[in-house]
Amino acid sequence: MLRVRMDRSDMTQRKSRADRRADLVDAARRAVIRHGAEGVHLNQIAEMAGLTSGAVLYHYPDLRDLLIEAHHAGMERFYEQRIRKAGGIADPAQKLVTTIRSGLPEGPDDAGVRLLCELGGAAGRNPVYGSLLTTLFDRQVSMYQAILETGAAQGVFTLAGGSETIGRNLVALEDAYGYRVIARHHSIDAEAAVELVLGYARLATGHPLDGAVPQPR
Amino acid sequence: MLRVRMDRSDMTQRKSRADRRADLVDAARRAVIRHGAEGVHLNQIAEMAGLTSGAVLYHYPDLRDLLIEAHHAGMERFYEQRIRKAGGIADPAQKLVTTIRSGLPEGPDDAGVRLLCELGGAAGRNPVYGSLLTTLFDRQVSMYQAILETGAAQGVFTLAGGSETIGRNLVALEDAYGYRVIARHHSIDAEAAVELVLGYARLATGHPLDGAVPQPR
DNA sequence: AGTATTGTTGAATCGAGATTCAAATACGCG
DNA sequence: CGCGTATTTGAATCTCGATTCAACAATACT
Repeated sequence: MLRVRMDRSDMTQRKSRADRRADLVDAARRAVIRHGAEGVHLNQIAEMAGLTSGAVLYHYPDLRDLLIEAHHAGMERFYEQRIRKAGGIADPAQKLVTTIRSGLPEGPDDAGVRLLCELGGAAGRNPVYGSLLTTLFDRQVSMYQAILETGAAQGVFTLAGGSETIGRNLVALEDAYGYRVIARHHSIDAEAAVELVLGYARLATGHPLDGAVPQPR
Repeated sequence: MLRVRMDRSDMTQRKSRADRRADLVDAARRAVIRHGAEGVHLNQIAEMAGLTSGAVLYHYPDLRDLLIEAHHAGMERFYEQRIRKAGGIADPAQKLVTTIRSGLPEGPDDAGVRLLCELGGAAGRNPVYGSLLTTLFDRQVSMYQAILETGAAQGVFTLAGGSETIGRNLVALEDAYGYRVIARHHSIDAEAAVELVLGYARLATGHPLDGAVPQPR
């Protein structure tokens, strides 16, 4: 059959296997955020990546593998970002405040949190997703424990319970209020959510947590 | 075309419009729990109801209407059950404990909580689901506020903050730990979740909440 | 340069689930 | 009972996304 030279001026260039797979993971992540963990379609992912469905299948013969990688990547990105934002802060109180902020969505369209919300329902039926979320939860608890214990050791926090319990509650509150913000709760917006979690943190640490809040960035 | 008399011995009987619609709402609710809010198929609902897909469409030409009713019914059932379980209890401390228990799943397969978890992700994309969940959240907060304020008025609770804040945190913790239990978190099972929420409740009410716990039923 | 390999397209095919609908059945009512 | 209406079936059809694959383009290799 006769074919003319393909005009690729408006298309994504051909890429190496590794690069393209990374692109696809990212495209899948964005597609899931837009269409849901279970409602997402192959063509939507392909479109996000600027490719055709055939190309996607070439790299990921089984869509489920791509979706798992996408969720994994999304969680990793979320967690790394939290660590990074609080990274340079020495003062436990400020570090705690910053960490709490970083665990809540910036608004109803916050990509990181939306992805996690998508996963929540599926986790009950899909063990892989369940274990991804479980792992994330535990890592976040450890992160909080480190802050809490440092603060307690320095005498600035007076913990109203074990650090694991407090850490779990902090992560749990973040999760739940994240869902509220994403669902556009009329009276719980991003700022209100931060204040609610901070309220618990004050109670649990005995610290006012009102130092000049660092730039939210 | 020749047809023999239908053998309905093993089938659901023909029903009135209202009865059948109620059946379908319930079948849809169960189908969603099994297959997900967005992954559920018409045939699965039909099978749950013991009917064919045609019959389902006859009553609900638009599947989305049925699904919304199913979610609504599931939430209503969940909320009513909570109210009922704590209904006869006069002592605020016992009432609080019972209410907390009733808001958490009994195990990873708890139908009521699973349905709510399914909804969480979709709520970000679907305003109807979002408002359903928002409404439920607010109603649960009010429920807790009533208990908290009664206890405070009687002098048995010493609230560590406004009743609305505490109520919101209680509902939020229930939600989040509900997700953990449903996702089969290895160290947060149904009992651990109750204990975590109770821990916060103790902190917030200044009450040990350790009276002989009423039969969990 | 020529050749092999890899990545991508686009059209054809497949298949599962939704939708339609005529026929059949059950029910209500005179 | 017999008629009219409501409910349900089951098969046909429709739709749309997944899957396959031959052709072709870009890159790597020698």
